[in-house]
Amino acid sequence: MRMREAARKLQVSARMLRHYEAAGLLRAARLDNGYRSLSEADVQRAAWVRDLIAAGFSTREVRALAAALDAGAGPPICTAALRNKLEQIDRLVDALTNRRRRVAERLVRQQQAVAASSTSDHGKEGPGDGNPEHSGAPVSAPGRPR
DNA sequence: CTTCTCACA
DNA sequence: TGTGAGGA
Repeated sequence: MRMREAARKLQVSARMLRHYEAAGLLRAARLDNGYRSLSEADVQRAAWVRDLIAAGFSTREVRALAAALDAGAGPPICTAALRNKLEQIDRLVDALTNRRRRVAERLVRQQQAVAASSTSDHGKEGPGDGNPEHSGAPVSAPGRPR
């Protein structure tokens, strides 16, 4: 099959399949006209790649894992890689949790400082303030430049 | 329809 | 990591 059908089967853009191949994660035969021809095995391989990347593996990691697998390594290699990634994610979650806590603490102190200055002689509290305190509320970041 | 490259978020 | 433009 050609790119369009394979992409449809995989629920991925044909663009991504070319991307994967350019990254050395996939290998597809070519027709006489230069078009790619993907076998069912190619599609399954692509699905495997897609899932690993969705799970947070980098192209390097997938490439290395695929190479090891092609070199005759068994499923234990995949198991080890998965366990490894799991621990990596755990460490990441830890780091982010710490970040979140630090930001939350900073916010509390800042608001305490604001409250203290407003109760002293400078009572210039403009109408435009309003500072609702949410502890665990997800705070969006609207300040992205365009 | 497919291919590729360049640029960008 | 993933996409859009633009040309062949």
